[in-house]
Amino acid sequence: MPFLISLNPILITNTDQMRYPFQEVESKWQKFWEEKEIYKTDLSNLSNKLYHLNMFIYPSGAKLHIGHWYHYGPSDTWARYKKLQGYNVFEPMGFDAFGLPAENYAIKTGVHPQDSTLKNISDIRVMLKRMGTMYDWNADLMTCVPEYYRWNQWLFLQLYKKGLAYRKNAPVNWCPKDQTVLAREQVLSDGTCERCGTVVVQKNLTQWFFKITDYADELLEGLNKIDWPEKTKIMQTNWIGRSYGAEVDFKIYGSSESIKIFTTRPDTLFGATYMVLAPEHPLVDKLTTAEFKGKVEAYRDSIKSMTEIDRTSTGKEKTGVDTGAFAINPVNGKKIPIWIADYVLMTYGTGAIMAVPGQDERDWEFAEKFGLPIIRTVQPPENFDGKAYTEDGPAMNSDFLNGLYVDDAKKKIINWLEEKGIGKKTINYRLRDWLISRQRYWGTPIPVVHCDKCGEVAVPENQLPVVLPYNVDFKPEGGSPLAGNSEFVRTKCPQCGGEAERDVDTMDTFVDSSWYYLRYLNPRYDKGMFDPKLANEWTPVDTYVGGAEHAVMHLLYSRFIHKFLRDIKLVNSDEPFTKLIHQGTITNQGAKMSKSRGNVVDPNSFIETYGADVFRMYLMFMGPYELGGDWSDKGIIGVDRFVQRTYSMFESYSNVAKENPSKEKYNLDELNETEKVIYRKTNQTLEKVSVEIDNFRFNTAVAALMELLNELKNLNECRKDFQTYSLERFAFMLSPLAPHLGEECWRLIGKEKSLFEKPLTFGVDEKALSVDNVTVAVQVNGKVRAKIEMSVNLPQDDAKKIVFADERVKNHTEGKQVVKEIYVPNKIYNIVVK
RNA sequence: GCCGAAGUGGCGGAAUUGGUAGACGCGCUGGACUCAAAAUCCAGUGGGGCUCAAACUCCGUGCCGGUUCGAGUCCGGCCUUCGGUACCA
Repeated sequence: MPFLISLNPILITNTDQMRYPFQEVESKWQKFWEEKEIYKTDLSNLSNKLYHLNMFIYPSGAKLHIGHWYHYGPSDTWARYKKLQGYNVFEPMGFDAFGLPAENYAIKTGVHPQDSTLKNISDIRVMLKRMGTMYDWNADLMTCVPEYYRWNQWLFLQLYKKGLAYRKNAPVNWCPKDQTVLAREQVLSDGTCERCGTVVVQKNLTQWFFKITDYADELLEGLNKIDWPEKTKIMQTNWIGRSYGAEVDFKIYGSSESIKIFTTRPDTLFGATYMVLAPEHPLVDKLTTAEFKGKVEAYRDSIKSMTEIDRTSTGKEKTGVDTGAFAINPVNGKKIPIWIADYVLMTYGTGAIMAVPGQDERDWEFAEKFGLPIIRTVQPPENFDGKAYTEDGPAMNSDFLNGLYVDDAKKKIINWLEEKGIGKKTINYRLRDWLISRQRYWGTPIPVVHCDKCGEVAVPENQLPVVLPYNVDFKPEGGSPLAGNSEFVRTKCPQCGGEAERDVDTMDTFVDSSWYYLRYLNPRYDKGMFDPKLANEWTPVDTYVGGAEHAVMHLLYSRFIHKFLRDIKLVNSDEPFTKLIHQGTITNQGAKMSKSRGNVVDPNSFIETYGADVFRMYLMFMGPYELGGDWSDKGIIGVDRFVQRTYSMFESYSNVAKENPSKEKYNLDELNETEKVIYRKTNQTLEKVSVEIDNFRFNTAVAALMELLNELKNLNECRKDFQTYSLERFAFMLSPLAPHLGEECWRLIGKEKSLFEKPLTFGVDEKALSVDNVTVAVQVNGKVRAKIEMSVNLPQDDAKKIVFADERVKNHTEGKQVVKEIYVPNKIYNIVVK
């Protein structure tokens, strides 16, 4: 007796109205798939291999939310579809288990991050299975165990050896009360700490960096070789921000010091009427004159709590102060004042600029406000009425550059600078080195020891892992929790054996996620980071699915690490992810779902009411996968109806396939009218569904199946073996979208083997796609005036006769002069009249 | 602010390359079934004009302008919303 959701006893007597018993069916097939191990990928079989990867889960809560379902459900549909097509699909799943939220949770509740994380992971694993995904759980991994993170440490050491891991000062958001570093999201919009309300300031700390800038050029050029969304490549290009220009030294008046600046417009050097240093620039203290010291200090104080975004906002009024010092413009020997201003950042270029108000909007605004001189050095066009002129034009007021256009002027001045030894051509990047230190507990300890005698000493490889201790205090204030664990901190120097202290910083979790796709291939491999043989065979990843919010950081870091691993001969490819797909974001009432907003929608109520297949298919049906959208359950009933109708249709044809095997193909001539229509529609749908799923357009794939179902209501007018033909194809197309239901329908018509146990694919009968007649739209002056049925590929002469014989066309053309006729066969016939 | 997207009926959306705007679904309206309701099934459904109805016709893809025989699609300028902005992941 099938399970019934409704408790209404009337339904039991009315078997025709039996609802699809999803709970029974779903658990049945999940059990079946697991027992038969149909998801286990044989990694030794390389023919038709396909590595399909999803960005792994961040287990911040014990539940899957709608966003997870939206990401993983459709992506799994794609993988299942590929499996049916005969690919040997590897689709793993794991847990990005380190990170800040678990630590915040510990501060709030006292639950240790390890305990809450492991609990969340085991809950999530169960729910991922209930979703009907085909992950290979043999490849399951989590980043918070020594077995995984020791290889982060090993990676760190390799980078360190090559000089690509180093320490320097960098500004961070600092809460003076909590004595701790804050993420940008922990700083409220008014610039205060989310925990204690204190105004957050910028503070310099010594931090570990990975030298990603060494790979900047290759990271740019590699973008041409990968099949990624254009917008993502553009964002990475802009993020790296390569610009060509020059470095120029400006002598400081009355001093032996000089200021090095970077400019992309060396051609405008004659228009440099003042200089600006970043307020943090080391020279500021040296060159500020006594009478300006007070103002400079006050200014530095006033911008202490400003973020880079605030500082560089062109919408904000410019601020700055004079240092009282002067520099010498090297091209004309003029004395120009040196200012400091927040719109110049220490982290970009050299932290100093020459200001050319004539050709730069920010400089113009600044000069205007503070009464600094403005000299145009590029001739604006006659009708130009703006302020700074930033476009191309002939140089003016520029001595030996006069008359030259920007490109030529740049070349000439760079030669001049290089000859005189006061400047040179340079390439500058917006990209900064990757700051990997975190003053946090829940992450990978940095494998470095600080020794009074030997200084900074890397932990030898054979002493890895440096295990993250369990016992620490989670106080909201007081810096890194690891610093409070003396057992951890106190150690011996690996070099001299003397007393030493461990580095108490942990690594950015983006380190974990920059190579996990390699570890999946054998998560328990203990001879290295990952099995290099499998890595060479199975990577790059064929398709990678994840949110666009990772467009620059994660996706740039993993490209960098992959290239580094190639350089130390561990992988043989240049790029980690060949094809990239972004699923959209599901919002609720216009906002990202989050606990703090209280707008999280729990998928479980829908799973309980409609089942996993309906929910998953509804998410696909909602709209384009890459777009996401605002959550609404309004249409889910439509998908549920589709599922109910599908199920009852298959029920009413039970065992039809067993008793009446179908033919491979049918000849259109031997079919009756209904069969002909259904045959065409079935094959059109096969074609459509295949193209749509292939391109991650699940919404239109579901719609196509709905259309086919509508057509199949006349299936009873068809002969039995033809019914089999249509139904087995229907179940086949359904099964990647609604895997449990697909399998069940397949079984209902009497198929012995499970679809996913023994994958098979149905090809399209191309002959069924051809049509005899098409509707051609007839336009007069671009407006549709008639729609006429014509035979396919009709020559223009014949089409013309039909078109001009039409009453409606006559009405709009008679008495007028036909100027032009445009005929696009099978589509449109446009007549232009005067 | 900067970088990157998106905006189409009452609603989610479709229109693969510049060629019939609104597929599919929700909702709504009417009908069938029912004592009644729910469920299900059938039909209609962008807005306006004219009309018993049909036919016909005008307007319509965020706003303004442009290119083209033809623009949801291409170009320029805005508006709104979303993602990222380097310690959330």
